[in-house]
Amino acid sequence: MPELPEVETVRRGLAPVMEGQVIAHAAVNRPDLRWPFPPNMAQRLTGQRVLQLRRRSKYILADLDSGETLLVHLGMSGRMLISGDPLGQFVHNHPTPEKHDHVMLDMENGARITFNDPRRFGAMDLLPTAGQEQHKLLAGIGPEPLGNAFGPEVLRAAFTGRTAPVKSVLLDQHVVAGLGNIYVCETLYRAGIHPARQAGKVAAGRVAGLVPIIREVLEQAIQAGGSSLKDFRRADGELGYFQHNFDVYGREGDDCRSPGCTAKIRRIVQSGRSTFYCPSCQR
DNA sequence: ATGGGGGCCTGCCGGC
DNA sequence: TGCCGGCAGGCCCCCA
Repeated sequence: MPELPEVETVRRGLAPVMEGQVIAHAAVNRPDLRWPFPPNMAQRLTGQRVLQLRRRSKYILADLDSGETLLVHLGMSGRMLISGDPLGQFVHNHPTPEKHDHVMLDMENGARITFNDPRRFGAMDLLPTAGQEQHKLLAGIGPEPLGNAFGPEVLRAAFTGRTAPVKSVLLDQHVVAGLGNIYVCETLYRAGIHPARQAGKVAAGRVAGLVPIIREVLEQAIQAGGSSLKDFRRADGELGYFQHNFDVYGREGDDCRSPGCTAKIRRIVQSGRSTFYCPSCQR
């Protein structure tokens, strides 16, 4: 589910009730998600102060004063919901544990953070804050698309000589961090690039042009609080609304929104995943 | 190295 | 109503 904008939306929602706060109690209701939890995870979380809540790619990272960092990935269906009323502004006051509530963090300020994930493609781990970039899941991830390390030369290098479809290369987290199925489709539509085109055959100017488009799509989606299809909720339980701004994703058979274009949006399957595009606007 | 496919899970929706 | 196939925002791992 969650791509960079959704994860960033969750992080922003959690930060006001988690940063600077002590985890008074952590409850872990099963031994694993996608992978086993680290040994004694509940004990290693309980009593720790959250110094900072960060995001790297699609991971949420909570630095603890124990010198460890809690890493959280939402997978396809993961949510982190706030309950309780620490700041006097949240609706969900009396939570009853629900199915698939796997981990709960009770903060000193009275907020409860519940990690719920029906499909359990999500993950949690604890890693040393120092040298965390060596962690298996973080090592080799490409630059943040909204950061200074990302630019035309990054894509140029990744695209050159590649016969894989441009869509696959943009989905590759080693190339650039945080893009998923939705935002790659939307990016390629705005760029006018056919998703099946071989990456190495995209003209240099169009490759460079992808950079500001990727940033624009992601920034607009963050501004909208992410996209809510089925599962995604912000940390306060509200829906994101960027799904109303999709040009192609999920719009198979609908009219292309480009002025003057009479084509219908198509869906194809690439590497087992749906791709939506306009056959007329994207070449 | 690179590209493609399988698999991990649950839930929902449409068709019969 | 119920069953079945297909589909879903991710990503590791294995194979050719």
